[in-house]
Amino acid sequence: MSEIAGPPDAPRYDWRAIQQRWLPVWEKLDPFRAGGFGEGKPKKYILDMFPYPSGDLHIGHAEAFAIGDVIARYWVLNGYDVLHPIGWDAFGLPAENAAIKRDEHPADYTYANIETQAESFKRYAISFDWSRRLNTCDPSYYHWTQWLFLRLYERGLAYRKASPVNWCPNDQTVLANEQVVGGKCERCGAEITKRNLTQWFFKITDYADRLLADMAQLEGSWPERVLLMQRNWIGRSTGAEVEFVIEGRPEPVTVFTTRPDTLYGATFFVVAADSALADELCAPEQRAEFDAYVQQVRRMSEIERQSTDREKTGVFLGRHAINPVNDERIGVWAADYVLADYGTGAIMAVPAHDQRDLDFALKFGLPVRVVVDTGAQDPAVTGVATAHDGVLVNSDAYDGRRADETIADITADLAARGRGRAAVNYRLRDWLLSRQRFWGAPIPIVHCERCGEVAVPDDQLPVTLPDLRGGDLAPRGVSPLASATTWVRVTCPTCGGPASRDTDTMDTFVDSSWYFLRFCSPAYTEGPFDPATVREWMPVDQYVGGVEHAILHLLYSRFFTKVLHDMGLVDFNEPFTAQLNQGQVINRGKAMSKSLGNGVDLGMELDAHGVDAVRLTVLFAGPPEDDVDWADVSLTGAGKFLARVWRVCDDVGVGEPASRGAGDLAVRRGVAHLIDQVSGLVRSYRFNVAIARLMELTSLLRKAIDSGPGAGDPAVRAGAEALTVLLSVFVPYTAEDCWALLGHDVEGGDLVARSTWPAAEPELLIEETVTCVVQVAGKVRARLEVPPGIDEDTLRERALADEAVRRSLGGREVRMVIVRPPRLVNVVPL
RNA sequence: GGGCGAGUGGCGGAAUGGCAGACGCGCACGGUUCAGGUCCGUGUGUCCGUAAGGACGUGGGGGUUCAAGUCCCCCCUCGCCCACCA
Repeated sequence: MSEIAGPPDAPRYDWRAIQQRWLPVWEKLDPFRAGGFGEGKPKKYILDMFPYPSGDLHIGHAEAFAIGDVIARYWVLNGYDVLHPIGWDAFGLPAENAAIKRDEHPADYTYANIETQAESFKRYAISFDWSRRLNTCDPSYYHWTQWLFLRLYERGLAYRKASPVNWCPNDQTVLANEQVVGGKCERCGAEITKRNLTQWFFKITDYADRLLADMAQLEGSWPERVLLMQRNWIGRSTGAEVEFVIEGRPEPVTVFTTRPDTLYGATFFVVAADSALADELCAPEQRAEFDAYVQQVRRMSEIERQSTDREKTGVFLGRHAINPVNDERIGVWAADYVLADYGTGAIMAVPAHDQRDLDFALKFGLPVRVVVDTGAQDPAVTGVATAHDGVLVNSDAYDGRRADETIADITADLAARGRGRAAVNYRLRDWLLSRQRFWGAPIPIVHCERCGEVAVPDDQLPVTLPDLRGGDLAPRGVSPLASATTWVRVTCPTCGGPASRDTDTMDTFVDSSWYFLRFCSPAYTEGPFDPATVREWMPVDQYVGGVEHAILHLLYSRFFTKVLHDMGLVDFNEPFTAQLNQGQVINRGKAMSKSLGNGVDLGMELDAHGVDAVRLTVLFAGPPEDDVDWADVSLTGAGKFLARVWRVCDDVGVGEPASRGAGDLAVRRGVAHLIDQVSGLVRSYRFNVAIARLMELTSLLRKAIDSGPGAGDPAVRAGAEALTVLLSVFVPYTAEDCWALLGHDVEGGDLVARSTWPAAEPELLIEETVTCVVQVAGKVRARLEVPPGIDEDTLRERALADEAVRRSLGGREVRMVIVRPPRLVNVVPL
């Protein structure tokens, strides 16, 4: 006890010195090479979503990569051959915008940031295999992005079509549906408008069913909400396609409906105002009104268009359709509440049973006919459409039947008459992948006057970017590549005649849809990846990243994987076996942002508190999925704990290697229990609780040293060794230094990072006695120390004999006794 | 408007239906120290009580159960996702 304060020159925990000491040693020993540490080990592929190189790492990276690092290090210590790679998602708009501003090449900005981030990752002690770095903007990478594009093109999965697309007037580019958030550009926040342009698409809709069905194998290992978001995004609905004859048009027009049972209630017909069909169907006398309406719709931004409480607008087209079930003539209207790119762009309107149709009918004085009697009041009067189950009325032969039970029969009747069929529709649209931007992979297609679209032959890949910089890249409505005239002009690979390159580049989500495969063999030159290494490592065992990619990136990667599967290039059909979404790091309840001025600088935190304190803080703050509020955490608290651990190891110091089965029994038992718990907690990613247990282990050892068997006890040494290894997954610097304090030759290669995860001695996990709680009427009134194997009758007797229990019963008769040996007895009085 | 999830001390958070609040932060007190910090120790849900002890307690209300933070129903609040998808 007298040594607690220690002499004034006692060694102190100095994280700065520790970081300086071990970082170079790790760099030299390069301890995380996948495949580099013995043959025949089982394999694990742990992948963090790769970063975008804008500036240095921020505090969000600190949390995400700390989580991935714990998992990777855990498997290394458990004898696995672990692939834990790092690369950069290096194409994209910010680099291009920076290049315009600074009058330089986007590559300058990009590669400088990549180096900065790489250095930060090293300082942050992430256990990457540094030999596998890749950047999606390297020609050696986008060579194969282009190659994959061509394979999709060959299979008819990449195609060009004119369509109304999302246009960002600020970035002067088109965007995928997925990049439009609330009617605004996901990147710059500008309001999106629609433009009719010829664009490249991937036919992801061909895979809608499989993308949906294969989620069954992800159940339980992907976050439920991510699966749900994907399901909703794919948006499968079942119903029927119904053909409506339009007077004066030879071909009927097909509509999709989920409610064929309400066909008798269709009182008008609506086509999307901005569709070619509307233009075609418009009668001459309505032309002027229609054109004015379309103009008005086109001018509207997505924001206005999507506002929910907007009044319905539309225009009568002067034509009529024939309802196939009752040959009724119904008016054909154009309206913007019908979407051109969902279903067939045309609907049958059943105002009595669809709120949108009812709003429209009431606005334009169109008839409302109830065909499902739900007992509710007339929708035409209440203004509330009834869509619930009920009995059909006004429906000829179907009258009196429950509506939902007639769906199949009505569909079958239509099919028998060649007027319809059962059908499935998806909310999912094809993936618009072309961008009118410079800093991306050029689309490897040549446009020839004679031959049309011609794929660039494989042996001419990669199609590298021309050397444009600064002002060359300023947005002007067409791709900057178009201004590189000598680059654009080529000879046609097929006929040798004059041709021009496609000047669009690919969405950066194309780059990131296959990078996890490239990591298996990043230097491979015969294809995008070496199939043999992919067989070894893929699929990814644990993917870690932000929930902001729950739809886009994950859906696209799943799609690419399925296409590659169909091409016979991979033998699995889901790329990520398990997925973990870390929470955000926020400050004072809000996401960090420049405008709020609540940003926290990671570099400054690392300088002030050290790498380990930051890592420990983000991991201890709560469950990995939860947000961490920087205002609620204590970096000094983390630092104090690390110093405490370090002093324990310093006190134990160098000594004989701990031998199993020696030393103080109580310490051995306590250590064994905590090893056992921490192992389970780390495996189930409950890092905050695991760290809490390690704090208990540290206190246990502190007490053992100060007032127990002392620092020299073999059980205390074994405990300190175990503590160090367990902690090393969370705080690698401190653990490495503790390992050295305990006498390991770290410089000589005996790294804690490559030691062995401790095992709890099973015999020590069996308790001598356990505490049994005795309740009277559900309230705890006594505790008994009992043998763990105590039988029910003995336990009941002992409980009923207990003085406190009898006092609490106060002479009342016992109605029943619930006995759950060895932990609980509940005595229930009358 | 639809869907999903969450509400536990002053705070972050623990708790296979079986001792609510582990662990930490903060705070208070004591020791160490010239002092501050560090470090060591003790205490810390609320209320009543000097104490022993007792009562209450996981957003609100009901239910199932010997036993509910945990399961079921209703309500309130907050968060996230989608949003005219026929």
